[in-house]
Amino acid sequence: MTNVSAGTLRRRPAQRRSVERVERMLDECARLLDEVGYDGLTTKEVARRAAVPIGTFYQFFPDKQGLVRALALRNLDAFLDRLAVRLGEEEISDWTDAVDLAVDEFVAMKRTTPGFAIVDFGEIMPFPGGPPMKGTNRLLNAALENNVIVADRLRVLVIDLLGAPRGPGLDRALVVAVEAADAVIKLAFRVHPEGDPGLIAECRRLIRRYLADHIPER
Amino acid sequence: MTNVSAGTLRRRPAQRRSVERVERMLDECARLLDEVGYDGLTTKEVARRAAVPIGTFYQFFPDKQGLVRALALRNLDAFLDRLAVRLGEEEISDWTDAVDLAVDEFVAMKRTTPGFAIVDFGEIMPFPGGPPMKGTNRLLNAALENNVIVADRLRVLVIDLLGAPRGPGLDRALVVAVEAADAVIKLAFRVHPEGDPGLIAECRRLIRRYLADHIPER
DNA sequence: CCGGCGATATGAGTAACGCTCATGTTAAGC
DNA sequence: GCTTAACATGAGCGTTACTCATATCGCCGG
Repeated sequence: MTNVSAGTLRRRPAQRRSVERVERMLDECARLLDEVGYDGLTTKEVARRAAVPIGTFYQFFPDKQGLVRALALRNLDAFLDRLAVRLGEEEISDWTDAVDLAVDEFVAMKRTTPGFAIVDFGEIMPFPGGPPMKGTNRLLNAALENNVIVADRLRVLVIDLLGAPRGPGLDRALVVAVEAADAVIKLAFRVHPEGDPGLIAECRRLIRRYLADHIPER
Repeated sequence: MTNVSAGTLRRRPAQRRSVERVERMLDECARLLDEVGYDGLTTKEVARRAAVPIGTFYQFFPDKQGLVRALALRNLDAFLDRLAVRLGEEEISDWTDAVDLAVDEFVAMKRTTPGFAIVDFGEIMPFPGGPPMKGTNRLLNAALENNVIVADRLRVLVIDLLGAPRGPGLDRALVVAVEAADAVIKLAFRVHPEGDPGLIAECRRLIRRYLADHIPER
């Protein structure tokens, strides 16, 4: 699907060794993020842990932001893939079940996937060619594109699956819901290392109440 | 009220000139943030624009994060003060009016106050002595403390004012509401430089629907 | 098997950053 | 006027993100 190299890599690795190296660098980036955070992460240390010279690092990644952005994209793909699988597996009788499932999977990945707690889609970085950012912080400019992608695929996965009526109103509502849910889950993980259960429950309620206006009863 | 120097300054300026200098540095920090964002901001440039030698900068601010944190605190105080004034001035018949007023004032400050679009309370920085941050990004650790402060004062300003029943459930709901509203308003400003009106309206609805569960009808 | 060309490899080097520190100057209290 | 603490200053240090000149590798047509 959406590949890591979609706009985030300087050069797409073609040969076998370089593909493995790029993958290793992303893995080490994720682990290092969990240890030291974004500010503490250095490209040199990522390269060192991945056993790749710094020059090679910059052959493929444009800069430090690009590295983290690529990781965020990989995490996004992983989340959506796993969500699609679970939506297919489990019995979904109502759209509220789908909301709960999405929140649950998101929380599960925050707990288990390295780096996901730091760079879920896309707290951290903007995509190149994004909206004009005259006078805005690059750090804050990220979530839009990623969350639109999430909302878009969520619409396909959840709403279309359940036969809800579409329309621009619903599209916008989904973007808002993703944005708000993302923020509250982040809060839950700041309060408690495993995610405060009360806040996670509150997140589900927030989203259900809000979306109830946009999705008719069945 | 809560002063800028509450934990963010290395030394509180006592004499007149140093007080002015600290204020000037915060002003220039805000303007520079609007121009180049957090990553692009350098302590040297802030000092240069404020006509303060770099050594003096570090007499008062512990580091770059501390500078931005101090600005965020100043912005927080400004917001709450202005909100308190408006709550006293205008006719409030319902708690939903208070929610609308808070959102409106927040948006207004994002439009007019330098730096507020970048560091409203407290997207950017954690406070010292915050929660343990083993393995979490410092950049993401911020909102908690600030939003708790906001929720706390909002409770005093809005809820107590209207005689709503208190309790831990309501307290938590307010924190969640502030967190979610913050995220959606940020989204509105990423989409549109003046804040997308549709998304701002959607933010009001999100908060009202959610809080309706926690605040009884009158 | 070879010749050649693009893809990949490499790490010393550069500019710029955050921040310190030793030393000098000013204001306040007695 | 003396003492003490607050304030002022900018050269310099360690570290970072990132570049670039040069060397090597892998692949494919002939």
